[in-house]
Amino acid sequence: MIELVETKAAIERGVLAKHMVTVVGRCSVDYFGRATSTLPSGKRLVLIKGDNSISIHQNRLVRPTNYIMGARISCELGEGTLKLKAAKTKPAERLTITFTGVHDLRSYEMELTDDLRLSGSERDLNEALMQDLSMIEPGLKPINQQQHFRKGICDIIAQDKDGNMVVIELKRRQADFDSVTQLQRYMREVENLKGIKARGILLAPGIRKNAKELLGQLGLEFCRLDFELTPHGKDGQKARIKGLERKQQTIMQHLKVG
Amino acid sequence: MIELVETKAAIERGVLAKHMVTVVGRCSVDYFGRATSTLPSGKRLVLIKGDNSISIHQNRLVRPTNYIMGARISCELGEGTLKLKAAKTKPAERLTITFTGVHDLRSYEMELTDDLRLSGSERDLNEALMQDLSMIEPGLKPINQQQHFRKGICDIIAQDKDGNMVVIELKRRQADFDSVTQLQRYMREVENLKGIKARGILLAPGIRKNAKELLGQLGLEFCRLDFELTPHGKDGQKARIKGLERKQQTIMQHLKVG
DNA sequence: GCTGGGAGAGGCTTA
DNA sequence: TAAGCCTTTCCCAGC
Repeated sequence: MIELVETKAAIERGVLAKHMVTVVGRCSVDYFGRATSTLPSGKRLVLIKGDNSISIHQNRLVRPTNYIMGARISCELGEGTLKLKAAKTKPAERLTITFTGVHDLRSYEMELTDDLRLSGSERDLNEALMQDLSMIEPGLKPINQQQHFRKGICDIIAQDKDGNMVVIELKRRQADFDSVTQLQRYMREVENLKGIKARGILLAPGIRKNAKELLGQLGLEFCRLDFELTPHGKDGQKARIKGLERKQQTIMQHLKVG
Repeated sequence: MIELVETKAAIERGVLAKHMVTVVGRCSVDYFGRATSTLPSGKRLVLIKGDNSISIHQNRLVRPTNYIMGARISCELGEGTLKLKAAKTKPAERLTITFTGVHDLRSYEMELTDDLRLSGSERDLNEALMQDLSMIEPGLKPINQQQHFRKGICDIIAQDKDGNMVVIELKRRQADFDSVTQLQRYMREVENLKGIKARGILLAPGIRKNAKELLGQLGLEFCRLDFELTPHGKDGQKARIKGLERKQQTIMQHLKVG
């Protein structure tokens, strides 16, 4: 057990130095802002970061039970309690953590830099696909990528061998209702813009049954994208398509990051 | 600095006991699963929880840079390194944290209970609304809520004073494209099911410009919802509707297309 | 620098 | 188990 007075001083020092501070103790939590929540007394880990973000973790799940960002942090001693307060405006938010006992407190000096994450995301897949759209369908030629429309951002626009406009929506995960309606929105935009009919292809590793039904009703097409993620390699290339079969629709994606 | 051998033992003990374990040290991270990502060496906090979830935190932002859930955890000593591995299937995911130095390690006994009380959720709003639908419009009577359709779950179905079916989609935050298309899907379901025309109302604190445009094109209505989040304990009520304002009174009955 | 728009992913709930 | 959907987000582009 650590004295609350001492805890207060340590938190203040840590916050000032932009350290990462961990406090483990018995506390209750009140949050008011975009939602309202009350957390009864319990033992939890409070994580204070160098950018003044605070998160309260219980002993399960990845996401914190409560959190706040970009707030002004202050400490306040009461009758056998220590209140850790964070408040911000726009939008107005208030987080109050009331400690009745602190089991442990640690302060770690740590860089504030944003960790560089080298990842294979939808963007990489998108780029890899743009290298050779003919893998989706022979004769398919790219026209534009990530074109901004008023009703969303379209992944890929292409033209098929017969000169038809083709709108392609790419999903890394199983496609759902939202994916289908997104594609439909882009299609409408393209059709209205150009005054012509367009084809729409949803490209994803899978699609939910009911979503597929909706897709069919809307006259859109689905193309299964069976890709494989591989560990990073060493040449400067980010993503490379190894192959795709129209029947089995298999794309092997190799991610290589320098 | 803590010896890696000692770290390994402590992590294994902590995981077994379902403690919350924190490890602060220099590490690199490789993740393979929903995406593929590599995090270069850096000082970070690794949080291991009693449900076997692992998250890696940098000194900024609430969200962890990497995480995994429901995985099998193991430790492995190498040449001057300690590898903390987590792997799971369905879907296949692998997370490997390679420590080259450990500054601190803590293990805290902590309950696994989940005790957050959140109020002001959409569910609360829904309940508050169902108490008196006439707030939306005089003479509106509830028929059903959370009705399951083939293409989604409809928040509220009601009947207006003229006997028209009214489909209501409720959002606790600014409505967007998805909100509009959701409402549209439910409308179609209702209309196909009953073979009649229905009205559709989107109920939200606000609506995005483009989403509103789409709403208008589809002949749907928007109703601004002004609500207040109430603190806990007050007669069990979690949300209170302050007011409802019809932005545009659009009666679409005469727009029926045969 | 702030703000609005859009897409994303964890986690809950019900069938 | 799967499907549907909600959310205290986060990024990015435009002002």
